[in-house]
Amino acid sequence: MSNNQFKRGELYSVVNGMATTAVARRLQKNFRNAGLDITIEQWSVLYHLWKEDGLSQLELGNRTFRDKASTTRLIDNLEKQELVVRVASKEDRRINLVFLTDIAKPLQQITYELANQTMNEALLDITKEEIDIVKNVFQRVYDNLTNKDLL
Amino acid sequence: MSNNQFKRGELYSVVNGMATTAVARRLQKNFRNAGLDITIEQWSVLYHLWKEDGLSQLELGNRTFRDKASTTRLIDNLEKQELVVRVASKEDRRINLVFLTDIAKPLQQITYELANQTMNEALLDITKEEIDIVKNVFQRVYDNLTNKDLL
DNA sequence: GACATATAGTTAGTTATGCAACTAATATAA
DNA sequence: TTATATTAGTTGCATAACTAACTATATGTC
Repeated sequence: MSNNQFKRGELYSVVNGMATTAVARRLQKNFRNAGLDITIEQWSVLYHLWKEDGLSQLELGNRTFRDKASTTRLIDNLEKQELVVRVASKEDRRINLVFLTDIAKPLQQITYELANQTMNEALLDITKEEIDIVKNVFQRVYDNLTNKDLL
Repeated sequence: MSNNQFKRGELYSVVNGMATTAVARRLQKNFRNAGLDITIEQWSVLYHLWKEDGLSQLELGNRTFRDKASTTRLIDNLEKQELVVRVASKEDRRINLVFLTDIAKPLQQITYELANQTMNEALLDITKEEIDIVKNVFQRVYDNLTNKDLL
């Protein structure tokens, strides 16, 4: 019985991640209130394209922690809303490169503001040190669970 | 610009909650590998019933951070698998009380073990102090976002 | 007692998730 | 160079999420 174990009664609150769920829900609500008709999942894809346009679907899936099937569907929906377009790569025709449209580009500014505002609400009384610890723990937990798959 | 703000480039990793997602996925995988045919969402409901059997759907929704529609469907599926039964309350016939069946009861032991094992994998190198901080931050973030709705 | 309001739960509609099986294109190996 | 394996993406299937509109029961007020 290692000393870094949760008491049973606390297991679920960790697995569920109620805090991150609450943040996501609040951000979604703030998008809606601002008249933005995109889901936070769609936003998570746009977010990475704003940083680097023209990523492949697979790369987008890696960066947003999704499998390729989920990524396909998400991009289907983004394409339906004309926020992105798929362009087959010239070098490797198996690969779809995903590009932002002119409709998507102006959304960056507004959504960043809403995201920052949401984070400020969420992190109202949380210190910089606490945030650093949480981020660090998240990363290590993620590594603990994903590196093992390579062994 | 408050000092407890994430840099833009880090926003998404927080909203996404990649660590908690990874834990959930690993736990789901461990259930499957053990031949258990339940989802972690279903388990989250069973988890609360094992602690206190015969809760109403609404109460189960509160404890698992779900709205009532999601709770309805989840219990539909649990009932389909004969893991729970709905019993109308005698005092108030609007209320469905949810009870574990004899099929669900023996699952408690196995799933708790798998959950503990999963948490041990996830928290391998995380100290008790770090865990306490994360839990505390989660709770405060949750409070920050939900208390406001009451104002 | 009758009418309005609140509450618990269900249903319809849309989006998203994951797994497994599939297609098409590319890379490797005999 | 042909056969085999790998890779990127899609599709089918099942579960789950949220919102909004709905039903049925209970409560509160006049």
